[in-house]
Amino acid sequence: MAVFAGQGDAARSMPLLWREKGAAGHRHGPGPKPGLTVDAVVSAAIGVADDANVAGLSMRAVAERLGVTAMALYTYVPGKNELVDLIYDGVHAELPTDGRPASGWRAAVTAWAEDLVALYVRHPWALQVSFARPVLGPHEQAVLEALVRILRETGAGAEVLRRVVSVLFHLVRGTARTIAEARIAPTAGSTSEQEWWAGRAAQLAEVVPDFAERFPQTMWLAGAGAARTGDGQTPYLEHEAREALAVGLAVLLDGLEAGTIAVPSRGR
Amino acid sequence: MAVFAGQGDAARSMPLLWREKGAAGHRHGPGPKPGLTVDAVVSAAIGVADDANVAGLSMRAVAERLGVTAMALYTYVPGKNELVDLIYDGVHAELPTDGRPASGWRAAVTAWAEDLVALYVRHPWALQVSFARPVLGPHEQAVLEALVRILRETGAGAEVLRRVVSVLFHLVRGTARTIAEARIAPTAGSTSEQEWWAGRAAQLAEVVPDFAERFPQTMWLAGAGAARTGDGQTPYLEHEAREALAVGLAVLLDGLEAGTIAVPSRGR
DNA sequence: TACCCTAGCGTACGACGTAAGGAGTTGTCT
DNA sequence: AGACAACTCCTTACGTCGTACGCTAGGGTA
Repeated sequence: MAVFAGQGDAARSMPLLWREKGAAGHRHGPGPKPGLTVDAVVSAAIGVADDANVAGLSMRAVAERLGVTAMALYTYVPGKNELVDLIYDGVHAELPTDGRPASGWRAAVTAWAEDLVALYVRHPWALQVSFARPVLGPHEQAVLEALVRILRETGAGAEVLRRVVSVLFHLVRGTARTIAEARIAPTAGSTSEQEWWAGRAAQLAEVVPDFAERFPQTMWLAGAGAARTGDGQTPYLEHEAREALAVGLAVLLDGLEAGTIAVPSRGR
Repeated sequence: MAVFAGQGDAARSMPLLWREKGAAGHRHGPGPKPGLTVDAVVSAAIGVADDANVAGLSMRAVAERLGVTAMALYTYVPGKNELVDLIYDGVHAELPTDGRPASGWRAAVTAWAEDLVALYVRHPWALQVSFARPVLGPHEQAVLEALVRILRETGAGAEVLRRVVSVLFHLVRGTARTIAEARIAPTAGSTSEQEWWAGRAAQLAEVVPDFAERFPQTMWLAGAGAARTGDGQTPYLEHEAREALAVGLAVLLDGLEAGTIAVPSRGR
């Protein structure tokens, strides 16, 4: 159940993160030819992280996937923390870095957000990683670069856009987290979403019989107008999460378009 | 470096979470008197989590703080996962559950958000916990209840408010995460924020000399108009994070006030 | 008094990250 | 060609983790 915190030593992570992949004719010097590459280790680790739902990323598991002992990995990677930094940046390479053909910046921002949500849903462990760390690697940086490129079309200033960018990342990561939760939860019991929620509700009713009296507002929020069925394909919770993202995006982009986003006076 | 994922078995966590604290004259039956209480274990664990910056929450550490061996804890708590669920809900008890005197719902929502950010900044490990889990415990539930009570003053419907609530949580958690990062990072090197960033920038310049050409938009975003000094008290990054939260709140509450938040047609 | 339920502890097991050092391979230099 | 040095990979081992198991001993109830 242990997970990770992306606490790799930046001084050791960064040369690996920004390593030149193209330089194929790299010096090699004496010694046996390496049987592995950093890329191989990274993609094996991504595979392990994707499979073992959150926790089971261990050096031994990665090594086994490569047919090697755990200690062999330390030839390519300084330690587990740095490996986590590498796989975190690595998955961001899956995103389309350059402008897809979108009509206008609003559509482009929306597409950017949906791509990023999809990425985090594919690799939910990534949402656990970047704690106590700024942007470190090239692929994550490219994601930011692509967003800013889109947003500059609005003509807004850097101070405003910095805030907009922050809010966008919070919305995307929060949404992805909710969706990932919604997907993982029923998987454990292998029941349908409805069954899972019914079981949970029954449990709650037994432990807290007076729930409705103690939390009337929550009852109202959950109950009112909730047909409680998704569109048949997307589970209900996930559908809700995506709607919430749409709302957040809409109000933010409205504000940006209207130019009503305030910048604090400089002397503040 | 291991952290946690809040994967406690709900069937075992929930009776503990919702235990009746008031019932002092609880049955006890034969056997030696319990030397500890669940509350004592929980608050010791919260202390350990606060001290050992993210990682060092171990059963042995909690036990040592209580003058007990690790195995003694298993009398009160089924396992570590469930203990994590307990301390996660436990810290939410620090919040004022009931309406503080705020003039109007906008001020009240803002106060709610700031209180919650402050809570997560005090206990940054809590941001790591709630992965793959919905609201489970009474204190977290009370936080939601308080928010909904405020928002109902707007007269908006449940479908709209569900989305607003989601966005608010994403903003708060994202902001708190950024602030927590900003506080932890320089602590490690024990230098000032400026020095830390200067060091990081030098490192980056050495590893990626062509950064400015590869990421011009990022350079523009970071550079333009950034006096790069906080107000002297609050560090720069934290100041930025709070401004971003303010922007996010403003646009969201503007949208709510204007009634422009769309609800998808029911048949969808 | 007899009983038995239960709190707390000691021991132990398997998994984890990784330090240390040895074995074997391969380039470069004399 | 031969010697050396650099390098990969493995074995072994240490300390820490969560926790299963079984014991001791204390204190209600009968």
